[in-house]
Amino acid sequence: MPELPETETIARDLDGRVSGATIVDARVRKSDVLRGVTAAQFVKRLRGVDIVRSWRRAKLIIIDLSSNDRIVVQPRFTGALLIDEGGSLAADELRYSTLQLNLGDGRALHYRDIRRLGTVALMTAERYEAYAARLGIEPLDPAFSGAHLSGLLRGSRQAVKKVLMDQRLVAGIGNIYANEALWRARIDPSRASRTLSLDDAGRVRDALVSVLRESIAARGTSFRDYRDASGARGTFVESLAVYGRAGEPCPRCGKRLVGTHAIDGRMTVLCAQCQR
DNA sequence: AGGGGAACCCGTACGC
DNA sequence: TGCGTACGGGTTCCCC
Repeated sequence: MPELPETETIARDLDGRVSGATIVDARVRKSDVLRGVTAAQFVKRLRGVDIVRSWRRAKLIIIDLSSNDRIVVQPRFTGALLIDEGGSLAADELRYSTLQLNLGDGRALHYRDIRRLGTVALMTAERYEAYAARLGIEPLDPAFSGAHLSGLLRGSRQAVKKVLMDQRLVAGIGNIYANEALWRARIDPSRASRTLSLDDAGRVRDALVSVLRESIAARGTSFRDYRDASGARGTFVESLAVYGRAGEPCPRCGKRLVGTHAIDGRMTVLCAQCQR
């Protein structure tokens, strides 16, 4: 479940390891992950093109190419970008490879996706800009202040957790970090967004920024299938306070954490005693 | 318009 | 043990 910290980790890894490499050939094994291009077009537009840089926006990994195209990867649940240095990856990591880019130096970049709900699009720079214009503010942008978040929250009657996960408003927050940040900020996830005070919004903003930064430092949360570009796990799962811990004691007050699907159909975990 | 629900996909968990 | 089925999960699209 790559959210912001996990996609940031993948993008940084790729940027350090494949920038400057040439794609000599591409192979499509499962074309249903592709968006906006056919398998034949994908191969044709990538062959002979250089990788310029890799970076993150929202939960997307963007690979800039010398051709003015961008590969836009949305890993969803089980997607991963893996670099194979020629036998450096275990066979079961490559078992679910859907796309393979062969690089001029003999390495290969794979898009692995077990359940194939993730997507890979090939967009011109112009089409990417139009797509990205619909995404909300980056939570690690200096402009994402408590006052800014407060303005966003005041515009909705929905549960605050749902608003935090709305990619049109704030980009990159998914179920794990929404749960964690609201616990840190002591806010009940079911509270109507517009009822949060400026002080509440400031605490949520600070909690989001701190939990995202800490998770990036730990190379993300590997709850089930997330892997970095080398096939390794992130370690932030050990630092999660509430996600995946329903029934365990609240790390702050000791009361049993509650798990519910009532808010947005997603698993929400909270402490009913210290989140209000 | 904004919100609700289905579709996408398949490994895993669970029931018989 | 083996088979069948329900489930999950972010985003997009359709419909009301």
